[in-house]
Amino acid sequence: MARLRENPEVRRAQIFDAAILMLGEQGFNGITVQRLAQRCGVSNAGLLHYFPSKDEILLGVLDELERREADIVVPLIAAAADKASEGAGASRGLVLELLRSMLERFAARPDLGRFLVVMQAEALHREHLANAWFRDREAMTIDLFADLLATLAAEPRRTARQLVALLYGLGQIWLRGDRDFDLLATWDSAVAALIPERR
Amino acid sequence: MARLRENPEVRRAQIFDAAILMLGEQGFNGITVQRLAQRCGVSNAGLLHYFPSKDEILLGVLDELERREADIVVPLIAAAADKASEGAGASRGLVLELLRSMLERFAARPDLGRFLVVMQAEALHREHLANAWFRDREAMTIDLFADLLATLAAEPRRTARQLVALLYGLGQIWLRGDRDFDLLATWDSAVAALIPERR
DNA sequence: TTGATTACCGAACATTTGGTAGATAGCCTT
DNA sequence: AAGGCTATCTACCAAATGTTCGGTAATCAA
Repeated sequence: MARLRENPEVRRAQIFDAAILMLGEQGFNGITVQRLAQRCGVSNAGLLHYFPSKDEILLGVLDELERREADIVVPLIAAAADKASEGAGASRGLVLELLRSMLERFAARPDLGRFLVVMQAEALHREHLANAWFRDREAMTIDLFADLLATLAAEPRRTARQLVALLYGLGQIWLRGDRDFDLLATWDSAVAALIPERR
Repeated sequence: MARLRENPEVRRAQIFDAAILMLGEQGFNGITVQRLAQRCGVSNAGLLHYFPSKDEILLGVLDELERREADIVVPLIAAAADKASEGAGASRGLVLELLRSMLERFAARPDLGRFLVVMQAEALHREHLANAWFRDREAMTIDLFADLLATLAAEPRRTARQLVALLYGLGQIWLRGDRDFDLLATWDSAVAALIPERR
């Protein structure tokens, strides 16, 4: 075989992308180390050079994802908090804006969204490899939303759960239906309905 | 091995139940014909006597599910339609009631709910065995909801999608979190917020 | 230039997988 | 009681799977 030696970081990123794509299409047990390797133009053993086992591929992807997400979401929230401190607490408009930007991130990367949707469902089982990861992630998201809604909703945790549920569900419907409706508009209108206007 | 000859319909039902349970836990590619057979107290070949292949197991389960669902949902809607005809069109209260009863069905069978959530996500890919089934089911659900909302919402299809999304998402969060919140109450409050009151 | 490091390969392995073939035994009809 | 039907078994198979091993060549530091 033609032996092409790639920059390790480039190859790692390539594997990361391919794994997200294929895992989103076929699920964890649906993919094969071999097929993933093929898509990366690398042999079976070549792939295992980067991740010691198939399990570690998934865990590695989640790990990397977490890192990248932190880099994006944290500043987003910080910016919102900044604006908020100008006024008094998080205003309704500000929260709506923040929520919208989260969905925009989803809409911008359908492959990533599909990966999350599929793996999240597969990881429902307590003994799934990634159960803890998605559990923690979900708990943090609900906590975050509840905090944002502290002064805006009578029952912040309940409303937070409703918003997260809507996020999951709309994303999935949007993906299944070939994105044949306006995701952002549907989201905005639901969010506006779920977060009562101050009066 | 002890050869226990079971009534075919009983065995079929047993396989159906076991398949729903295991598919919900481990996904389609996560289960094995052998393990499913074991749980049914039958040999590998014994199971294949009922379904000619692994694929047919899933398709058979979906088929059976559809049949049972029709037997439940259709009368439910018919009853609502009956009540509606007494007044003028579907009233808001009636629709809320109908939606609630759908979620009650979900809550009553967590194993079935998990099966649907997991398979639905795995079937997102166009080439998945069950893609068409879930596509059709989703389209029908959205159509049904939109019809119910025809006179209640300014944009019935949009609101319908929001409700379906909420149904998916809340179900999943509820299952992942060990059902540690009041699903029905959370659903009711969201539905009430999403379907505007007539004025 | 040299030597060490490491990205990557081919081949092999044990195990698991979905599926088949033929035998056998429990049930129903007659 | 006899005979057919079929639910179920044991045994088997070819293919696929995750992982390991020893090697090879590209890159980099000295």
